[in-house]
Amino acid sequence: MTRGFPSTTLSLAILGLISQEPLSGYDLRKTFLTTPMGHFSPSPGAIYPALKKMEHAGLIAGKIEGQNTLRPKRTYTVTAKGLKALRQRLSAPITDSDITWRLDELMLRFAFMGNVLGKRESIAFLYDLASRIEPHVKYLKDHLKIQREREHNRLTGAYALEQGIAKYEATAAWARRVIAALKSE
Amino acid sequence: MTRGFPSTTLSLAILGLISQEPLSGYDLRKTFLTTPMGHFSPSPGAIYPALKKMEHAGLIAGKIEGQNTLRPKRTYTVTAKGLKALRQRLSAPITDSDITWRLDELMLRFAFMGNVLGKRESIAFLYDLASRIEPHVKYLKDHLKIQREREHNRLTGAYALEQGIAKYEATAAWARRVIAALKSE
DNA sequence: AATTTCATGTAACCAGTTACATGATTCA
DNA sequence: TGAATCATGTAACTGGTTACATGAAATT
Repeated sequence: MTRGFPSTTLSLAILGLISQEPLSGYDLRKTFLTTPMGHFSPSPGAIYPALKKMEHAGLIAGKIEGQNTLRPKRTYTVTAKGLKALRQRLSAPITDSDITWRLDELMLRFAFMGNVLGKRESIAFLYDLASRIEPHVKYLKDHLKIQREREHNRLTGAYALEQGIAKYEATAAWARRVIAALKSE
Repeated sequence: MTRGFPSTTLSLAILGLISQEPLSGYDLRKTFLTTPMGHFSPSPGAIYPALKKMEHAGLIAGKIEGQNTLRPKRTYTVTAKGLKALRQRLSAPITDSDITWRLDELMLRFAFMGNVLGKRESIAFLYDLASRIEPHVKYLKDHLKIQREREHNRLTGAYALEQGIAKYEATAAWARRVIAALKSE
């Protein structure tokens, strides 16, 4: 068995970044440290083992620069197999569970989607996203009503839920906006 | 040493919920399964060990119902020490790192704040939150500009960043709204 | 009688964190 | 020459996941 590849959010981020341009572990650390892309730790204890696993799985290939030095620099490039895995992962259907628990990962997927799958699929993704957020917002609003009614944990509890709703509504509105922008590009 | 208590988001959620009313492990599982409060797994492998650790640390105390049955039900109540730990955790100052990496945990803190710290502190928390989000949004917008300029990873990458900005802006707007609502309550 | 719900727990595993270690190169 | 940056790695730990196990009580 190909044993897939460890499909953590970190591995998706790494694969996506390397698919854009060859990068070393240190480059990835710098990216996670200096840019606001998702919630990835620049700790070497996370990145280097992840890179090794993905290389072992044949998704990325490392080129060594300065072979005979003590600490050679490894720059990784995505392989055909890795690109296929990335495409698969980016084109996986959005589930309700993604909406509820992994909105950040959906956004990460979208971030790489333009380059890897193209504009058409990106727009379709946003349509799907927006239309799935709407019923989720409805579900959250129903819960808000219930929570307000039984009203122990009053005051701030219900307001906190409102923030969650506002977050989803902002995301749906953003999706609609981006659909329009992409279409008129 | 009091060895604090494992300050994971899960332990905060458990402590906060138990501070509102006595709950068993199963009650917590049901809450995580059926209500949209944060991202907590209802897996027994997470909850029961966490409860034991917190009981061991003296933050919660379990009362056994049906002692002589094979599987007695344990209902946990918060102790004075636990309440103190909760208060401490809720009243910890907001850091920039919280804004960037742990917005969800800040919301969880706010959810329990009304009951535990009161309205005055909750309002102060929201002021602090909103005023810290604003410079963060500025930072994100600067990065957006940079990203648009060097424009490899074009198309969707920059738009994904926009979603992050929209999320923070929605949260700041929510905070301002709730401040007004709490004040006029 | 069979299924679902109540209810608690453990064992194997795994990803990620923290902290440490190494050493080259560049800059002040 | 000393500090910062480049650059890769490991070891110990830990929190959480998945899957399994047990059995009572209530429901169908």
